[in-house]
Amino acid sequence: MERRRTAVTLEDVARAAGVSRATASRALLEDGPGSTPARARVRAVAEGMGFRPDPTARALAGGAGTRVVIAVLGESRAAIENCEYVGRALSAAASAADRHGVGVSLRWAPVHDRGLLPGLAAERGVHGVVLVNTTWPVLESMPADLRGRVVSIGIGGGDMPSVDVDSLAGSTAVLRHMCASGRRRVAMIQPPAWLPCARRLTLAYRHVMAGEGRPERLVAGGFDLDSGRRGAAEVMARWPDTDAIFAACDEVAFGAMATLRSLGVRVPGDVAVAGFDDVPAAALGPLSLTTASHPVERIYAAAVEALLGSPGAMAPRTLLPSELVLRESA
Amino acid sequence: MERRRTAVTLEDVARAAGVSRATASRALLEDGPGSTPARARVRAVAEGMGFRPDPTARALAGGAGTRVVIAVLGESRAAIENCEYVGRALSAAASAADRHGVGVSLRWAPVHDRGLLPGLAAERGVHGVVLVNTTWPVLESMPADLRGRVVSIGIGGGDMPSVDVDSLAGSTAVLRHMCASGRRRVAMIQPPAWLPCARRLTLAYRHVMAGEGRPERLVAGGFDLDSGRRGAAEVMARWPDTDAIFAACDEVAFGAMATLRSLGVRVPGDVAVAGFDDVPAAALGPLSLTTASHPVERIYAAAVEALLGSPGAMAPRTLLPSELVLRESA
DNA sequence: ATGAAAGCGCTAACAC
DNA sequence: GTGTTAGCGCTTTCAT
Repeated sequence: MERRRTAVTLEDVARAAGVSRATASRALLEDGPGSTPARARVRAVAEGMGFRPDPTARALAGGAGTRVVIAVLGESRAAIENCEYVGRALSAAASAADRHGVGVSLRWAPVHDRGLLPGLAAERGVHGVVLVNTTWPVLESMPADLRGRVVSIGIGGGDMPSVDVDSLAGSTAVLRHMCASGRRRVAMIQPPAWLPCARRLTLAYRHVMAGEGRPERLVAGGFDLDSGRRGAAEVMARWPDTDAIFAACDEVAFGAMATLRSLGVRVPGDVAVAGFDDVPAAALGPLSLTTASHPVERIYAAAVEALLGSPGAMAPRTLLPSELVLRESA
Repeated sequence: MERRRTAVTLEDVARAAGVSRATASRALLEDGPGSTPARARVRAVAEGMGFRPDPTARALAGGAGTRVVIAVLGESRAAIENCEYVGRALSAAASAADRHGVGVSLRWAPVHDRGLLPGLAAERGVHGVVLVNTTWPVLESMPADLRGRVVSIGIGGGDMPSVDVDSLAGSTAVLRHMCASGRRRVAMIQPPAWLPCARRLTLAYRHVMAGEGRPERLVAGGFDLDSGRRGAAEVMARWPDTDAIFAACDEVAFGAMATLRSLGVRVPGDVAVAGFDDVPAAALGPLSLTTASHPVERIYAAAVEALLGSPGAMAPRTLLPSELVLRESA
């Protein structure tokens, strides 16, 4: 392996500032109490020389690894393959990580896999982990030596920082819009039952329906096209006069629309359909999808920042907006 | 920073095999000539103990960094934001990299940016780079110390390994299908002119049209929705009797369909539309898109493997299939 | 072909 | 608070 072009090293900075490497290191890490003249000098010199700490060396010395793994829980590997949401999330995370000179890797884990976090903790090279679709059993299995190096997207709790969207508000807005536009018999294809942070969608549905004095029309679902197809079929079989369907994610909404079309039901004429997440495809097709939009870029940038940013800057919980996007389908 | 749970180290393997660390290292790297009994023993022991070399340490010692950066050339940052293709590519790369204990990061660079590769070479922590949408000027600016650590998706050449899809065959298949199904006045919205590997699509178009004895109807385009919208508008304005449009990528096809619809033109009744790439959305919407499908997962797995796999295993060029997928739009 | 030893660039005990 | 001294786990000269 060839030697690389040499860049500015901590040694250089230390020498130029007239201090030892250790002092320079501490100055840059903002370790210990206040700043002495020496530390200020170090920081100035580092800035001036364009010093960029080597993440590799830092990781080796610190024993914490360089990469951030995005661990997605799901019922099968399909959770990370061909999934639009994951693609967006990963692009955002990989962009944010690049600014820190760090890479991300992607891994699927079975729902409730209690071995996930302990395994990741034992793995060398892992700096931190972003947990997607977190469940309580997984959260509870967190080993002590991973503390402070995990952020959860969705539920959080204890000392586990989390970032999530205000899905209660988002789904409420979608449902209220449907009711406001004259829909009276609204059904919902629910998110997978194992996903705790998604339960808020069902809560929103129940709340809005109760407020309108309407009965509940709930069917089970997952996160894939097929549960949308089956869900819509079940809805129309059980309640043929349904005039709106709220799907817990866009992909499910697409599946539902496919079934409706094959049933000869017009969207949005006969039945309005809305999704949740606002994946790129929602805006694209010949019949664009009404949905709730989420700042996926901000979510994952925040998660990565929490892991890689200055230590201690990790907010316990970040809540981002979930906003209604009106398009053609509802 | 807390010390991590200790895993099997090279030291352990060496001791167990009764050799020095240096010998163990060489055995595992398949360094030097043939295998001696000692080396075979080392490999067996390593296997048995479940030894996984620490990428961080390896990188520090080798001076080559741990992460793989996926550099996407484009006219603006939009090239990596909200782009379905990039999302898929990144998921695939990040999955493949995870198997090597390595992370990937994502970066946009301006088209033809001659500073990209030299900059990446100087950056510590960069193990290798996957170049997406490569152009000749960028390829030519490759610094010597990056040799063997870059793989290009699309064009390659010289000693730069590349992986690409047989886009000539794929686009030819799409066009032949249109002709075979009775379309006679086929127009094409071209890929961006700056992207060399995409020129094959126009070549295919010219070739097929010439074979059919049909005139060319070419308009310029990019990779976004809007060039699809404008492209279709231009096509219908210049040649109102057009009965098919081939778009150089799915997103452009969606844009084209939007325009056609607003013009009161039926798809596929009046005008057939086909795309290229087969992004998730192509299968999703209420009017699914005929397109050419590409094994994005295999492409990026191959690229990452070329960078991270055993050295010397880097094939000069890997060509993967581009296959017609018949759906509703054409 | 093998072992001893010297780093890679940084952080973290430990004295001062 | 600062410098000194050890490493982190591996690769790589350099002798042998």
